[in-house]
Amino acid sequence: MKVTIKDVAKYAGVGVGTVSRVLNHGSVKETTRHKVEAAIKKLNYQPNTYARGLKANRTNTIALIIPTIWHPFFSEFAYYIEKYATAMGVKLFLCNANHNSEKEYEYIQMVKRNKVDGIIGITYSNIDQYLSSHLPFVSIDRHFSEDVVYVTADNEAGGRIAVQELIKRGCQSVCFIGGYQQIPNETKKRRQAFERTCQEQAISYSILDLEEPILDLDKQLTSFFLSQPEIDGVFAINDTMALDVITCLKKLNKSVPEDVQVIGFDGQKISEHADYLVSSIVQPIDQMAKMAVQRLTEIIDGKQVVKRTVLPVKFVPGDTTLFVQT
Amino acid sequence: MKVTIKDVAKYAGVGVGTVSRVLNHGSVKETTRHKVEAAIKKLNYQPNTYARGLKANRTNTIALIIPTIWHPFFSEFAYYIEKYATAMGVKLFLCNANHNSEKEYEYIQMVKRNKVDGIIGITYSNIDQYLSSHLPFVSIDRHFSEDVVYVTADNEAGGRIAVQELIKRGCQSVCFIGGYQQIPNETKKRRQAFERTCQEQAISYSILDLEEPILDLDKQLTSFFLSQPEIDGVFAINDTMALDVITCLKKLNKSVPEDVQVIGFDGQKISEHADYLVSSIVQPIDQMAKMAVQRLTEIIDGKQVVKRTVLPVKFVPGDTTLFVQT
DNA sequence: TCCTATTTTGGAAACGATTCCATTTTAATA
DNA sequence: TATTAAAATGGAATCGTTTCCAAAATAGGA
Repeated sequence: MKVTIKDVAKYAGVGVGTVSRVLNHGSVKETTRHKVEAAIKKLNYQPNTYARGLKANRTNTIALIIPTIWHPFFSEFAYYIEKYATAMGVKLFLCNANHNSEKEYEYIQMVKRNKVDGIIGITYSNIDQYLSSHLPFVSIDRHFSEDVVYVTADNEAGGRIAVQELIKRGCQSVCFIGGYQQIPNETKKRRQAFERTCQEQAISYSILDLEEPILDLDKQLTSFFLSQPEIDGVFAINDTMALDVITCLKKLNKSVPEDVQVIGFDGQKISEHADYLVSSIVQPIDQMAKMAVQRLTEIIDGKQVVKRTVLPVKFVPGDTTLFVQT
Repeated sequence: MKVTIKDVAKYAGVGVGTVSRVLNHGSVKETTRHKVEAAIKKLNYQPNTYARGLKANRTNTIALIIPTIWHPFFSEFAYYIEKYATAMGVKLFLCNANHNSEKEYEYIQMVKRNKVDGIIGITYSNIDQYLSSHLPFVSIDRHFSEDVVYVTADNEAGGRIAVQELIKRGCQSVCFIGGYQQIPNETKKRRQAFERTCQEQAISYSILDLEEPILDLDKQLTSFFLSQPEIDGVFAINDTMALDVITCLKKLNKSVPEDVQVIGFDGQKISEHADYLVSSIVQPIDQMAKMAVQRLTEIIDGKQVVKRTVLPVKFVPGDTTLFVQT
């Protein structure tokens, strides 16, 4: 029933070594190669991945650890990771960490059991402590420890641009609404750059920093906006938050963008051909994914790797900011 | 550097068989078990998956083939598949088929190379022909050939309910807008049930069947609605289409739901805690995923399997239909 | 044609686990 | 204590590859 390399060898009248050589980097005589290939086709031979993996100690598989695939940003990211991984002949394990560090840990164990060659992770727990050692790992938006290779969008510039765009559109009083993650990561820079730019531009601003886990988001937003009715521009930590803000503002009978303009972050679309959900600082997700796969491959191949990769963002106006002549 | 079972055996002063027995179904004396476990911990031993797979001929890995993860329906589905798979100790390969049958085929080859134990697929090409034979495969929304095990929502009921809900809300002239896939699948029943129910209820109706691939969707929708201004109720093949319809209607200065009410299908949310996007016939995605994993496991374990699993849908009102007293 | 250099080939060893069988240890019974 | 049954254990064989080395085939040169 099951066809092995021995069957092929016997059928072709050669040794197993020869078949193996045909399969891989072969220096085999043309005529024998033909015989072997005929046998492979005839018997419909499929090399056993496990036997291969056992020798080669390489699986051509990577794992993607994300909080949850069920989110436009992560699903887009996963889409591109899969795309570029496949293009390089690498398969992808999907792991929804779900803020469950046990699950993350289990996946790391998997690496050690050599089921995967490396990991790409967007993680908000302290996973990289385990990894900072010597396992192939690329982090997204996060560089907790020194040796971690990471890829990130230019959050710094994003925060600055957001403020500038709001001012350009006539906002007098802006705010930043963030939270969601408590662990230090690159996204914190959005807030920092926002604050610094506001000071530089001398515009009145405030900041709402929500503690994670966020309970009663709607309530907190409502009381914030009620207490600060002068706010006419919002920079939200991400598009999901922006949507929540918009929902809240509508309930308060403020219209977007006429009364309050909102800029998010990420550039979420719910699928490839859809529109952007809100005006947003768009991350180059495609490029980030590409670079992440590339960097990981470099690590796996033992090459010298650039630790920090920062990719540019841009503002894309949508329905939640006013139109301005450029 | 690399710790094998031999190292553990030597360190613990026992034979390799004993270590293996501790690791698996062990009948081992308590004292030796302790010694071995201590050694395992001390040496930080991780069993090599490939060596295991080679003997066991089982990988505890399944593949999920979907058109694209970058879509709320599929990403939610993938989320639950991963959840239930992980709960059963099964890992998940992600494959965006992207209407690329070569990629699908590559995954089938993978099964044969025993890299995965089975496949769950939402596919619009004819992949299940390859699979229907003897490979573990569960199809979603599709049963092209007889032997295919499949899981689906009750699309039939969905189409019926949609019409009833529109009528209940006062619609006088309804339409179905579909297309997107040309290959026979369970979603066709939405259209059939719509049509039949309209006839039964004696309501004026029309149908817009868009040919795939859909070019100029917006244009086609616009001319359809212009030519049929009396339409006040729309049943869209899925929520994505519903969103496109709504966008189009707004451009035509028709307000939703006052002028035209819209019901979609799927029950899409863009993430776990978000609102539904539109009024919709909600599929029990969670349950569908659960059943899919369960059925696949049954097949892999060689059990007798129910071929057809149909799960109930329900209508969830959103902002795109009028409020009615229930 | 013969001898050497090169290419091609066969097959044993190795990868790291599991499993089975023979052997030893332990427990139970008389 | 002696005898036997049961439980625990060690280790060889096995899974299907790849790799390496020695042997065989071929080519080249005189």
